[in-house]
Amino acid sequence: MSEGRSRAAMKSQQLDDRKLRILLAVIDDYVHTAVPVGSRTISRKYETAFSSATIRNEMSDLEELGYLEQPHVSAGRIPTMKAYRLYVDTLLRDSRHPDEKEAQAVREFFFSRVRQVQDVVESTAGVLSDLTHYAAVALMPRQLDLKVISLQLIPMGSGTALLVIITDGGVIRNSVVHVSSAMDADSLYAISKVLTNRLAGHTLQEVTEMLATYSRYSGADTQVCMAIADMASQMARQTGSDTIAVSGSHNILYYPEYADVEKARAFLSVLETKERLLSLLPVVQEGMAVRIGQEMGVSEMRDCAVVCAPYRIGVGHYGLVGVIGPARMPYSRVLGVLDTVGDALTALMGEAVR
Amino acid sequence: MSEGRSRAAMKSQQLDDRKLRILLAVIDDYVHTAVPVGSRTISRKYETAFSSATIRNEMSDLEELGYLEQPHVSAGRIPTMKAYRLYVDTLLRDSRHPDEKEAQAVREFFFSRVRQVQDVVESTAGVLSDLTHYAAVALMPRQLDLKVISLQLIPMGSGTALLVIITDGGVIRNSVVHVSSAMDADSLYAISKVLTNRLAGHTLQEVTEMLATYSRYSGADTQVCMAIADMASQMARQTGSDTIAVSGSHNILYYPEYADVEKARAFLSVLETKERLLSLLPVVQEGMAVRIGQEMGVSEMRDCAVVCAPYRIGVGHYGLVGVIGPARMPYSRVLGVLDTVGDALTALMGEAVR
DNA sequence: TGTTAGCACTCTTTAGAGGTGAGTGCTAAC
DNA sequence: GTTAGCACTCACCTCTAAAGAGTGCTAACA
Repeated sequence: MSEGRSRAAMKSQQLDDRKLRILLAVIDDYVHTAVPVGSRTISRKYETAFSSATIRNEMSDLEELGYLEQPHVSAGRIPTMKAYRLYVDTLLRDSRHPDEKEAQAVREFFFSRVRQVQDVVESTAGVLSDLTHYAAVALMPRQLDLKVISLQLIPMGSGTALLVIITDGGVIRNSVVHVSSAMDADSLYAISKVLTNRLAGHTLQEVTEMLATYSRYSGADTQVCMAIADMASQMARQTGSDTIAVSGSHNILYYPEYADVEKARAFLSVLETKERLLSLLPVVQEGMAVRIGQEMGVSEMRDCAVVCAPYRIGVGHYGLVGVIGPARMPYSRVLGVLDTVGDALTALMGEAVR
Repeated sequence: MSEGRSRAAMKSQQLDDRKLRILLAVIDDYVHTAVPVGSRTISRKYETAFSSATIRNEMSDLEELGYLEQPHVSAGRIPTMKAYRLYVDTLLRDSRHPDEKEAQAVREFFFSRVRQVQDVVESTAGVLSDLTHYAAVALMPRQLDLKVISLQLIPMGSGTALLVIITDGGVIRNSVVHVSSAMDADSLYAISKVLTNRLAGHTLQEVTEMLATYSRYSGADTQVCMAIADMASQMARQTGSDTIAVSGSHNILYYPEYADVEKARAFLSVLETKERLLSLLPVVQEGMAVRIGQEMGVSEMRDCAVVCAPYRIGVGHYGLVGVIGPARMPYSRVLGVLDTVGDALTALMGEAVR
């Protein structure tokens, strides 16, 4: 032990090449097996040049340096959060190499599923969880000052029309409203035109207020105005809070660290509560972000990690997609997938908005 | 034992009043506790008039009649699927009594969440799982011959427009299309009008074909026509398969019968696969339907039950909402909730469609 | 004839007691 | 600096024993 300590002290804090290789081997093995890795395994499977005893010494040093830990005295070692952090940091420093073949697959998978402007967020989460086999989240952040671009009433049948409100930032909503049955398509269009002229460029909040004050509006009856005001305020409320979609959260049950139902439940309950889920996600506008273990600040997520990539919605608006799973995660692959999906989303949203 | 058998034979197959009361007590207790019910429990908590020994005799008879079973010789009894079936059948025979106060709460909860025409199905599933704490499904069945009611292009910005297609049956979709940047709102409306006139009343399938043949259409450029054809065919494909939403599937983890991760996973994997999930659901157009255990014909669901209520979409179209959980389920409450939600949905869809 | 008290019996559940094996730390030799 | 060898630790498995819940059966009672 005293030898180990002196060696560690002597050998400096940053790892020499062999230590690093061994550490990476331990991480790699543990990521695949979820079983504490013994010195013999490393010497056999990875670092054939040295005996298990040598590896043992190195692993002992790595433990002292805080990169490995033992569940109990006579078990193999498992990587600490610090080790994952080191690993991820090297990955992040390298330029992305999303394995073009896989990236292509991602894009195909992605575009085959994400079609409706409406539910991009949900589809994306679905795609991501399918691809990674982890829980996936997609976040469309709060957009406070959405401006109305256009507003349209489309006849649906006797006395009803579909109201469509289009805003910048790609947010579109529709809702059924009752109108006087005398209205035909042309008069609805005329009203839509007047309304659009009058309301375009104003925020949803303003629209709500404007319609509430003018009870009657150049030909449109009060009922319609009220319905529109109602919908605008509802949209303002909805877009005023973050839209977040989670998918594949029960993938967690496939990982041995969650063989305990109690743990799985704790994990899932965090994902279920919007506020707690949001608190896990970092803010990113460029590159990728990874939060590991305690970095998330939620005790239930102590041994989890979240990997996130941003996507751009409008000019200054950024959304976020992410994957949540056990800290033992094939980061390289996950980072690649997220990078590709983020890019694809930016492209898609740019097209929808611009 | 010979005594029990002779008594059972003598006392006829249908249960006398006391047997029934005891059986219901066992079901009630088991539904709440998930622990095999002993004779003593019944005599203490429910049927104070008789001693445990008497109850024991009756329970022995009930076992012989197939309504109760013992996990092992010296355990209490648990209800069989036959018992649940009996219980549910009596409930179904009674006129619904959805406890007006709770029904009111359901309606409020329901209408506060279900707003968008688009995602009724998903919202409903969400509401249901929140209310019942079981997994919930909402099904919008395949609608083969959806006819286009209206079709509208709404300007969004330079070179893009939002295409909205409205069909009967309440199905509405929108999608962003590229248009010549020369088009202003009026010309888009003109095109929309021509297209609507020409296409309204035709099925999505027909629309796809029509647009594919006419490469050019009274002023609308080919690009737009192609985009519309593409979207129509996509809608036809989408509505041609059942839309199904699942929510709250991991509620299952809260029930002790799924303390085993393996079982929970099997359950969840059934809900994940659309085909297997659909196979669980009965066809109902009136009243309510309950499938218990083997009745579902899926081995993983051996000890589950599904409770379903229909809702009416259009003239002859029916959707379905349901709750899936362990066979040990407070059927009375669940039936009440589903009944209310089904009615609310019928009302909502009726409004959207008509 | 139905009901009840009593008792032997069964079977699960829990805790504890070896035994096994994987993996370590340390020492001494190379 | 590296390696072989060895004692040691501790999770995990299996086996056993004891406890406890609940039954079936018998015999007595109303």
